[in-house]
Amino acid sequence: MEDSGRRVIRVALPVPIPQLFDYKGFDASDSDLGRCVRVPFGKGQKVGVIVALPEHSDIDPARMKDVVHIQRELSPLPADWLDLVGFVSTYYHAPLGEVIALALPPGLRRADMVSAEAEDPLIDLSPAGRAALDEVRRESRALALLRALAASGPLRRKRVRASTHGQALGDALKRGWLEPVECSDPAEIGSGRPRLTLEQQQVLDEIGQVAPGYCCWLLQGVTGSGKTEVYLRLAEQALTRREQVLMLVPEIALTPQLESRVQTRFPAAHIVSLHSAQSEGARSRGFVQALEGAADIVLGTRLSVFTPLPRLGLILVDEEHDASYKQQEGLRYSARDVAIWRARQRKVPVVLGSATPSLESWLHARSGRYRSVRLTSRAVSEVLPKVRCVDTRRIRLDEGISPGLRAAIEARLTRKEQSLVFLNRRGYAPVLSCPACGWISHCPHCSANLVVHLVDRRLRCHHCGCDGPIPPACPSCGNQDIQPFGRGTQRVEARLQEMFPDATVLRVDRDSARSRPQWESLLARIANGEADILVGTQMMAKGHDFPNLTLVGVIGADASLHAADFRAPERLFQQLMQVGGRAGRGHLAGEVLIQTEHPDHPLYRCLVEHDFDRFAARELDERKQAGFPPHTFQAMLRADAPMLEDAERFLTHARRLALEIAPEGLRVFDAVPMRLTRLARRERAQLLVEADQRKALQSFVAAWLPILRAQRLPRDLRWQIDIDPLEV
DNA sequence: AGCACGCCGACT
DNA sequence: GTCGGCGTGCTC
Repeated sequence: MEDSGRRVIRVALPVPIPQLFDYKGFDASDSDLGRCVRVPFGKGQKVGVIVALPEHSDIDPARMKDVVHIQRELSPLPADWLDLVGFVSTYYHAPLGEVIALALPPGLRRADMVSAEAEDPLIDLSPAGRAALDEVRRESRALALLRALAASGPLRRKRVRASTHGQALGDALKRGWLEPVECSDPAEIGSGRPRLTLEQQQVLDEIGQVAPGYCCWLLQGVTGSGKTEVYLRLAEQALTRREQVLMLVPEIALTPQLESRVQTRFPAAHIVSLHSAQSEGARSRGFVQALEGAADIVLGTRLSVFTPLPRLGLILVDEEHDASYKQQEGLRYSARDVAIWRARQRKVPVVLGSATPSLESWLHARSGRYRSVRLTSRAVSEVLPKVRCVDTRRIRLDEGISPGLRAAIEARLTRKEQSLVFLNRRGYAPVLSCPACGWISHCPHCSANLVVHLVDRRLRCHHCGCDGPIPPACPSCGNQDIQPFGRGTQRVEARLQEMFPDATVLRVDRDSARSRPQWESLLARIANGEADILVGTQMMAKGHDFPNLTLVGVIGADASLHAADFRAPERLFQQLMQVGGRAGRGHLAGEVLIQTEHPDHPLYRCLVEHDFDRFAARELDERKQAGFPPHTFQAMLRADAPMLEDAERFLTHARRLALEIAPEGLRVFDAVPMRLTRLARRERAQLLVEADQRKALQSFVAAWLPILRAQRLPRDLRWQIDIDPLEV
């Protein structure tokens, strides 16, 4: 060091440039590594992270600016966090700054003071509060709160606020009846801890027998087999060791109910829940609480895999096969894969749970790279639903509904049980068409059809969201007799209502459950038994239990059977198994009817036999024959521009550049238009690169991308790389 | 990503 | 004569 205390500070800034920036800092020391720092950048200022304090900088000292402020109120981001973002940057070939921009909460970058104190204290009765309970006094809401709290024991403030007595919290505090108490044991158990089934106990024993350190477990358990209870017991063990637990869930919709279940089990534990629908402040607070070690459990969607966790002891990935773990825009990381990397880095166990694991995970479990544990029987209702195919080849369907399905619904109605008709297509009909001239409703911005929504009489594109009124006559020839073709949930709903005029038919799709309150109210109506017949999409498949639902009818599944994407069968199986799992919980036996023209198709046969393993083995075998993942490794270069030829020209050029440096064994395919070529006025094409070894692919892409970044591009052209793409 | 600089068309 | 279009290049 030349002059004392004056150091070069190397900063990663939230800008999408693959460079780090050097600044001069007074009184900076090695202990500032990982600290957030405010620096002048361009015209303004930015907050970044100190990633190194090198002895020298190659930057001209005259050009090097001074740091504005090093944030020392917060703990520095630990070295393993820096390694984590570094890994993501390398593996997904994104500039470190872009990873930081994603991983660091925006609120933390704006206000460079976020205090960790805004945490959620444990609240209990104060001596005055206890005295008040014994006194004879007028009944009040605050008193009711005291009684509830006395019965439950200390609770987190947030939880008190959310309880039925939440309104009285302010009152009780003002009277001095409550006080924060020192954190008791976070592993302390609250209510609702059920006895374990034999299988659950065996799974826990097996996991417990393995030496501490990294181990990736695949917990394969059918819907209702009690995977969550296994997670909770493992979390309990980690909390007992005073370790932090990271629990990933696929979607926001599932977070609140799981959060309350976890908090009920561990009333003293500090739980941070993180998801993208959260305010900046809340996200920053959660992040800081985790960083400072105050949070015991971090529960959240894919973004929470970047939470710093100094005491991390366990990672749980629920529904690990779910595609929403993979970000589908910008930095296309897979939170599941990052979680596994993180577990290995931190030498902690990670448990991947699913009824229908991704074929990647299933293969690893089989090859011994992961360890496999299973829950084969249902904890709640003992029996698995009976799955049958309804052969529709020689049957007249009534708006897609076979007589068999109709009769099954009828039987449920007389027994006062609920039925679900599952159809993965919302709207009334997928297209409006003119029989006279052949006109069809086509989206002006996408290569997709406009879907008929009869409920609000609109034509709507499900890809770009544009919509317009349904024309009274054919826009092309004036024919007044234009017709909706095909079938969506609205149409099935309408027909079912005609078939069963006395039944209450409820449609559950993205249109009827647009907002959170709408969705909640639908769930409540279903739970109250108001609905007799449900018509639903994908939305219905996830999460919620409907104890009175005993029949699931699946219509229109065959479409995905012959889809071009090699992952389509995997997704279909997962979807059907998941939606089938909705049938017959509680004490009632369930039945699943799949309408199909291919009742002998191996996929359906495996489904009928509840045999995921056979399906997976078959599917993997086919993929091996065809040279598809997970037996090979892929990277996809995608480009989009207003004109398809611009996108294609760039990719063709990129391909030529690739061939110049491609090592032996690397396969560079031709540039092709994407399946949905046109989306929101942009035309898209893609170029697939494939290798048998992940390493070979990685080093090739690492060499290729800098060359691509150096190309001068047509003005409106955008491109991105997707490592381990899900859609091919 | 922002935000400058920079060189060519229709306006007070 | 200027206002403004967005192409190009830089940010320690």
